[in-house]
Amino acid sequence: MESQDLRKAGLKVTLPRLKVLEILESAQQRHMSAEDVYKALLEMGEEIGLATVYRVLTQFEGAGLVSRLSIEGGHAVFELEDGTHHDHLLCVRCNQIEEFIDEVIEQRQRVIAAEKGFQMTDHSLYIYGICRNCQS
Amino acid sequence: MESQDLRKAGLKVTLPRLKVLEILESAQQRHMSAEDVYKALLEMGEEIGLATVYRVLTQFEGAGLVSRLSIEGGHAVFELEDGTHHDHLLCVRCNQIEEFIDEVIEQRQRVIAAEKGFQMTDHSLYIYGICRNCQS
DNA sequence: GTGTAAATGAGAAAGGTTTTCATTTATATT
DNA sequence: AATATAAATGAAAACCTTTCTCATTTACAC
Ligand SMILES: [Mn+2]
Ligand SMILES: [Mn+2]
Ligand SMILES: [Zn+2]
Ligand SMILES: [Zn+2]
Repeated sequence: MESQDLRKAGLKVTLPRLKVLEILESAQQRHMSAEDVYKALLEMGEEIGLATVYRVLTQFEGAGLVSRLSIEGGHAVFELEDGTHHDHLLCVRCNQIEEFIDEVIEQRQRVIAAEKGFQMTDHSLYIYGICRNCQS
Repeated sequence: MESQDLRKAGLKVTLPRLKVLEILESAQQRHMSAEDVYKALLEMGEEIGLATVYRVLTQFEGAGLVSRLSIEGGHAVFELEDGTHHDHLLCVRCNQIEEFIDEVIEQRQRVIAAEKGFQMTDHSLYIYGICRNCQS
């Protein structure tokens, strides 16, 4: 029951919030922009404002329900938070996104932050390239 | 002689271009936004349009004279290109930027891209944190 | 010096995201 | 079940960084 997820996050259970959650859970693509979510809802026949989609996604991010990717140049992309940190590979041709986890890199980042006297709060790593499909 | 740098890059030697180069070379902060450069020029008494600053920085990037950082949420930041690739640590309190090079991370990225069948074109890595000065 | 293509500045436009504000809705209280 | 109230919503305007347009100026080859 998704309503519980919302209540647990301290958010009122409203139709727009349930619908956005539903889209994120059922969409074929795991990584979606606000516009993607908005269009998916319209196609579903839902009446919702784009501003509400942005608001809800931002609230979900604050509540730890989704995480936001800040991709170079483009718009933000959101994905359901699954508790496991991972980084991303992005195809510059077809915009497909793949995920990866690399403990060696994670560890090196901690070491570097420590060496520089930084208390690390976050990091972002994107590898850009041409995916297998898009290589001529 | 900076004029040579411009000619070598196939760019006409114009006053705005020389001035932007001058700012980048003499500024106390190595990493500057277009707005930073623009304000520095105004304070210097130079007449220049913000659009020109953006244009010139983008041309410099194309010519390999500067590189552009795409920082989360904010504006782009530029720095003089020195030929050596490096990544960045950013203080979320004072916005100070530090640089680092880590061959282990570079190598792991290549391996990951290869494993996923990606022909890597670029990557961006930012470590966010609180710098030594900003830790209470 | 002249001619010509390129560069510039001002302001408009773009594009993604946030804000405003009047209206609607969820939830706690009768 | 009806009511009260604070929160959420939608539409449109505003925002903010960056790019574009176009008339004017400039650099550079001749
Ligand atoms: Mn992901
Ligand atoms: Mn740097
Ligand atoms: Zn692709
Ligand atoms: Zn700091």
